[in-house]
Amino acid sequence: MISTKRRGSPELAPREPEDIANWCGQFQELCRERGVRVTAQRLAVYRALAESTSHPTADSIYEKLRVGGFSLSPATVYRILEFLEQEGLVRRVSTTEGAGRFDANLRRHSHLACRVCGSMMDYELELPPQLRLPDSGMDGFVPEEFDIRITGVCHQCRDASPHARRAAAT
Amino acid sequence: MISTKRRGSPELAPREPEDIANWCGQFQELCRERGVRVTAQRLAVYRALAESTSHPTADSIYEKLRVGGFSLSPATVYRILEFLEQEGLVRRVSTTEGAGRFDANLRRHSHLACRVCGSMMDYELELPPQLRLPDSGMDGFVPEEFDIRITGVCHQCRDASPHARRAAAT
DNA sequence: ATGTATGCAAATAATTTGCACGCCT
DNA sequence: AGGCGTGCAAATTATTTGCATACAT
Repeated sequence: MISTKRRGSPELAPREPEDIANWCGQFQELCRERGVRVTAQRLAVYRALAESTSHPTADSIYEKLRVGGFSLSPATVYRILEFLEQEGLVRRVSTTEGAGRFDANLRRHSHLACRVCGSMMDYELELPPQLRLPDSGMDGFVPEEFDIRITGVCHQCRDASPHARRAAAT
Repeated sequence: MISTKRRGSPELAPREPEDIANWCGQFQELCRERGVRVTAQRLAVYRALAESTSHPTADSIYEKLRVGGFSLSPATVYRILEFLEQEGLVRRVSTTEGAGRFDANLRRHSHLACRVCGSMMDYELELPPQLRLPDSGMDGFVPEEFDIRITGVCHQCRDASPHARRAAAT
């Protein structure tokens, strides 16, 4: 659904302006290389996503653009996000919620997901270089990517009501 | 939606009968302790989930029970899964797809998700004990759990069409 | 000019909810 | 009797699709 309730993403964290500019440039270049059209909508959706570090849903991107005075259709947002994903310019992040969330940050990183407010932030976890996936138990599965999702309680929610039990995540 | 198409979970991998029995026993015990009712539906849904290692959706649990001759309502399956999750007897696993998927395995483990057929299997990845989450960059976030999701191509799909590029997952 | 992208509205999928009824304690 | 759990159907939410039109190359 588009544009009713709001969940997660309490403050829409911004991205470094430098990165945004670079990424948008790369986006346009890559589209030209591949012979796909750079439309105003595509650029707007890509930029809206690149500007945020809060892993927005299709809906919140739509709202953000709409509030910003850019007129486009909800369906277009979905189509463009799917397009961007297929082009490898954007990634769909894993969630336990209903709505799909996206990320323009292609660098490998982990995610901190607040179970109270639903917000999600990037986290740079450097894994020990010697860490490898043992083949045993993989049963012929060919790994390509991985994504570490850390669940807990964010700063704001912890202050609001300190129900956080520190635990598990070794 | 309930009971139309089918995605993922090509073969419904079984769980060790021993575990299933233990878990169902613990489930009933825990319900009694907490004074919540052990209904036929709750036990059936819990057992159906515990029997599977394929991280089924609400829909596929509903279908499985229905085909097995157990009559219950789709809404009940959703309600029971939510109940089980709140009781900490079941976990919702993170996905990039539309439908929510569940897991009765509470032991810490990772997941291998096939991007072709959508199937998902458990994977025991033992992390080096010295691995810790650095506080820097956490910004006050209190971690509780984590979940590693490894995307790639499963055995069956790789055999069917070998488009698998071995990569990334260090 | 040509085909691809967009907009709109309807279709579909996934899940939740209101309300009445039934069953356990 | 009292209350919680369930079933059914309708409501909501999330996403996709068909078709006519608009626009980038």
